[in-house]
Amino acid sequence: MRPREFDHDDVLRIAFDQFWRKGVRGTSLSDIARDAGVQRGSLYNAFGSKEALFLAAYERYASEYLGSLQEVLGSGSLRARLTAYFDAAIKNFRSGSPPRGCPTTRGLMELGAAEGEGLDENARQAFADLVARITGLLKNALSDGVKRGEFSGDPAIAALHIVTVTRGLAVLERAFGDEAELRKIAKHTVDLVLGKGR
Amino acid sequence: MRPREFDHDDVLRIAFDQFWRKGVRGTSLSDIARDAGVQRGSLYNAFGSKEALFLAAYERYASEYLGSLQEVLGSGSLRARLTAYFDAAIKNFRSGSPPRGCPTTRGLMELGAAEGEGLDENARQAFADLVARITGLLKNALSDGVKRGEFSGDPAIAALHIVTVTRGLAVLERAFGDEAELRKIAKHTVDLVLGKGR
DNA sequence: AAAAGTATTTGACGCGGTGTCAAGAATGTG
DNA sequence: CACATTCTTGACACCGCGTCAAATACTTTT
Repeated sequence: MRPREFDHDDVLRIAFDQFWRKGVRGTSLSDIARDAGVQRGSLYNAFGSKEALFLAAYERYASEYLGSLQEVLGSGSLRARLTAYFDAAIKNFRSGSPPRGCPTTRGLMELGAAEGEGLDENARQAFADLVARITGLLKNALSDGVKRGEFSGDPAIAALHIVTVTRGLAVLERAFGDEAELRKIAKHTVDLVLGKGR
Repeated sequence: MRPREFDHDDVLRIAFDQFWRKGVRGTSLSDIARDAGVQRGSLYNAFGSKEALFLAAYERYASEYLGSLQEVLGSGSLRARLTAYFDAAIKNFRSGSPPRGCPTTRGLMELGAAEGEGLDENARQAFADLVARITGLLKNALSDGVKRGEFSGDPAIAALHIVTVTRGLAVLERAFGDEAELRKIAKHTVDLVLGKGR
């Protein structure tokens, strides 16, 4: 059989960068094809559809991002872990120029915009899955904190609260683009969760 | 001059409903024209562009929504106000069937997807403006709370925190669609802000 | 080594969405 | 009654998505 003339992973990286910068709907396969030096039809042949290509590219990103969060949430005092977590998240939102925002949050809010297929549902699950995994990591860190006496409270609801604030930060980033304010809110949240002043 | 054959406000309402349900990009002017019993060209004549139509429709929604929040945040104990605020927000996200999510949050995350014009910037400002006004209402309520001894802390940062959580709830709504969980997070946030347990 | 088989590439097509334009239609005004 | 003004209507160019058949390049079989 005829060999492929492009690298599968290169295309995924290039595609995700475009999706990240311009949104899924805002990115055309022509854009990706041009950037990757590939014919548009070849992308359909290799991936099947725009959504399938996005999903493959997103999975790549998700596992990488989750890995980096796992690292920062895995060692140090609870306060240090949570601070590093928010730092990593904000850094992620503010990466690129102009900043690209949070791919997961942006993807989630783009759902239901596509009315046709059930592909939407696959994407929703992929996004929800990453959010759930991040919540799990936070819960683990908080549970460790309970054991060490750094935190008293329900790790499950606290993790949910933190992940909610994180999504909110991703939204505020789009609205105001003020990184200092994002950090202020993040610090306040850590203080609140850890019970500063008690 | 020839009189217009449709009602300006009717079209705005119909258009916003579509934008809300399917997103700005996911809604075509043909859809709106069909629904409103108007020719597509007439919409361009009356509003100029899809973005301008959206902005006009959004302003309508924004002032209405802001008014309802102003009401619930204006009377009662601080706890009652914040609880009612979250109730109103969640009810808003979950309105329609299927639920349509938060228009502001969805709109914000759709930005930058349109790469062409500076219209994006107008929309961003409209969204950011509503978020800022809501933050102002929250700050007022919290300041009242300080006066009455119901709250001790910085109203500004607390308001920012609450508005961030609210945006986060809008995102989680898309991810999980679990209203009970949203309410749980909202209640936890109120408890945290008001210093339950202290 | 030649032929058959297989997967990829390429270019053309249909469909639908955006935005523009000129021509037609309906009113107010002199 | 004619005129100007505004709205409406339908046609057009352009672009994005997804599909298809034909051409191409490599592997396997004989």
